[in-house]
Amino acid sequence: MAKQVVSDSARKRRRPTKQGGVLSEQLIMETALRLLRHHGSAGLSVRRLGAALGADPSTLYRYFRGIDDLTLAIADELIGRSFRGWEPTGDWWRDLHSLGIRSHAAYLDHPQAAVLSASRVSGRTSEKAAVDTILGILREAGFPDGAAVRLYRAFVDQMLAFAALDGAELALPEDVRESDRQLWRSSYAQLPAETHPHIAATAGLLVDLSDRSAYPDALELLLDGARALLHRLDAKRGSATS
Amino acid sequence: MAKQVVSDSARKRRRPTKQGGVLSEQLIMETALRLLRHHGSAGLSVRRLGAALGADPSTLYRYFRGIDDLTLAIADELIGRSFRGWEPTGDWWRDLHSLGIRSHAAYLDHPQAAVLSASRVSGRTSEKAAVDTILGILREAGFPDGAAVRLYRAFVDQMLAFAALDGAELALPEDVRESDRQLWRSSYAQLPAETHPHIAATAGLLVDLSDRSAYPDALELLLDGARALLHRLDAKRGSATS
DNA sequence: TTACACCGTCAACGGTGTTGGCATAAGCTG
DNA sequence: CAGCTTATGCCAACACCGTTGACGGTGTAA
Repeated sequence: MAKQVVSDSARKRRRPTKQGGVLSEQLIMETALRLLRHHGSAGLSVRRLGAALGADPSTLYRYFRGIDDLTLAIADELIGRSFRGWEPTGDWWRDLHSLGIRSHAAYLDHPQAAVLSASRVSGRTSEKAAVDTILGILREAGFPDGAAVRLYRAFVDQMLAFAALDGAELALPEDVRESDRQLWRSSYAQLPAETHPHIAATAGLLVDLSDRSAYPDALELLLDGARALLHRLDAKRGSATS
Repeated sequence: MAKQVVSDSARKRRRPTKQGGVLSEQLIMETALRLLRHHGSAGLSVRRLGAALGADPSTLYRYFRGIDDLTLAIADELIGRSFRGWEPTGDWWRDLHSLGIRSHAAYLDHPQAAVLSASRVSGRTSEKAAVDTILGILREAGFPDGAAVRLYRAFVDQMLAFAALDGAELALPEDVRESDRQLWRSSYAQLPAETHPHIAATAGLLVDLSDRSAYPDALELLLDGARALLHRLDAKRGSATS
């Protein structure tokens, strides 16, 4: 079997597959993303991936230590894509806001991949770069290191968490999503005011909101909370030095 | 096979299992929860659950339509537990904070169930009660209906999203979690300051934080952001009436 | 006591990730 | 161009997984 995984750059002898294709880390990942998009998150398996590549499933173990390793590679690829072409403005609130929206969107571009990989630490290059960028924005905004680190975690994990949540919903079969929506309408939009006064009072608003992701709202609230914290810290610092 | 699932109350003829036990919806769920907690992470499977009950795996299909149905039932139980014994204080910030922490903890008590059910709308009674309670807290705090509804969604989805994210991490096999932790230490704690200055400057803090969930921080930031919004609304209302 | 249908059991199907052994061709060496 | 090494693709197999269909014993009702 695959005694050890060889890094892609160190790979010299590229032997074509029985069906003629030549494998590479890149090709495998792209095929995996295609499979995820087309077949759903349950549709990615070593065997199916092998079939899509025209290669024996076990061959993939020459490139990835296991399916786990593959999902990490996918996650890193998604992180990299979300940072590609992004330019900082110098305004920490706006920069973090746009980064959050972009990353969330990049993950949701492949909802199933988001579900699989959101909770993993890849430790690969794109992830490291992203961590450093976000930490830098916070520290240069004036947050002390302790606060910056905790804010970084809250910011990133919130983005990942919403990506996984929204991704899971997007990944559901269309008929299930439709029936869920219908359930929401029938079950919540007509509750009597006696038992559920607040739902009854806001039923229309609730239904209007039920399609969109709550991430933009949650992101802005979190950043506003961070701004309030920054003001508190500034005030304390000001009174201490005066 | 199980042509149809019979509801537990309608079940009359209880036949003991080959090993002597008598099954019930309740017993199955409790055993499943025990499996999830004790044998821990990836330890819930139909076969293992059957073995733990001293029954043939296929027997479970007389009680649940599938493993999906079982986990949804577990999730419903969890929602109920998280609200049991909770008492409002009248302080909206503290009430939402404690509700968030409690719900998050209740979900994480059984990570796999959290992962599988967080993105689903159950539409059952305890869920409806929760929605009404939270909406009520926000409206009575002084948020106008439009803001209250959006805040409700941001609050609930944030809790669910983090429950799913943290649950996914907890549900990982122990060796994978350990290797992720090790990855943080080896890969992040010793990056050179030239390429990753901000990571290098905060390496110690980052490592310290890598175990804990970021949810408490994210929750407080979100609630602080909501408070800032409330102040803005109050100021506007004050200037309008004066 | 008889009849019925509930429900536990057995066996099997098709799927999954993963591994060890093997053969062959790619590319280095001369 | 010839020969050697070994990287790498392929095959077969293992141990799981969720799920289903057929069967038959047994508790309950009539």
